[in-house]
Amino acid sequence: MTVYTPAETSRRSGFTLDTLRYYEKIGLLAGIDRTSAGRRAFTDDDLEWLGVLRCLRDTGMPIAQMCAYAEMCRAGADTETERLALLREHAVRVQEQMRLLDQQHDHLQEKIRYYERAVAASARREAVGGA
Amino acid sequence: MTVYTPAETSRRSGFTLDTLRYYEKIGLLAGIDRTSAGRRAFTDDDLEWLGVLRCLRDTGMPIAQMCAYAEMCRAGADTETERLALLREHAVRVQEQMRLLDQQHDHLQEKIRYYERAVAASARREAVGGA
DNA sequence: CTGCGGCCTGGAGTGCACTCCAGGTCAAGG
DNA sequence: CCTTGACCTGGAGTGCACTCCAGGCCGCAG
Repeated sequence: MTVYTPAETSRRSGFTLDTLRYYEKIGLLAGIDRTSAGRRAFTDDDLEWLGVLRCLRDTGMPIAQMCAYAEMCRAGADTETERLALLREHAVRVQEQMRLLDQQHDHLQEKIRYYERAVAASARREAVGGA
Repeated sequence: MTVYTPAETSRRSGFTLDTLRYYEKIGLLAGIDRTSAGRRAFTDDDLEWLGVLRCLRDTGMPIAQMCAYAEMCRAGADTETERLALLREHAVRVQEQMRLLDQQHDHLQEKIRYYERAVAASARREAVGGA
């Protein structure tokens, strides 16, 4: 039953405090407890959920879709099939993303090797012919 | 000396015509020829450069940095060392990006397996106990 | 000659995901 | 008692990368 301050939650989740507030406002983060002074008190469950949000966000899921997923989670166990479908579709997009990134990374490395050769060649010219 | 219409260039590069115009406006695309009627006439060299831009953009380089790179390319051969440095730094960021994506993709797959088990379990309950 | 489709320009508008701000509350330290 | 710092709220503002629009030009099919 540990609780975390907003600052600690920000540190642990990697979201800024402003982002946490924003996520709560749009319904990505529901039912966050308050202390008597009205401050947010995050639980381990909240932290875990933030981990899920981070995963989805880092893999490029749009906020609107994360909201849809969050709503399904709140709706109960009979949305599990739907949730599974959503995550599977997302996973496909992520794989496509990885493929593209890998491919373009190769292009980049090729370009880098080209410049390495070019720079080395001009250094040789400098050494032999003088500037 | 083949030339390409704007539409053909859009098709080949994967950038919309609007994006091509935008890139020219901000200096990412310089020295694009015009026909007598004032229309853009892209060359093979332009197409190749667009391939470079696509690589950089797909790997998440901000437009501002692409502009800096473009300017160096225009400035001549003595910026090659600088260009190499820029691309190397970018490649490091891309690798970090790939690592993170891979890791979060694993999390996602785990989540999917969790739901697969949950859905299968509830299907079994349905079959045995009735609805 | 007319209409149409593809293209032109400058500039305004859009969508996303935050990020910042003003004005205020509260608990603890000096 | 007073200040300080972390936090609160509602709402405005920001940055990025496009995307769209109005008004107009050109060359060709009908």
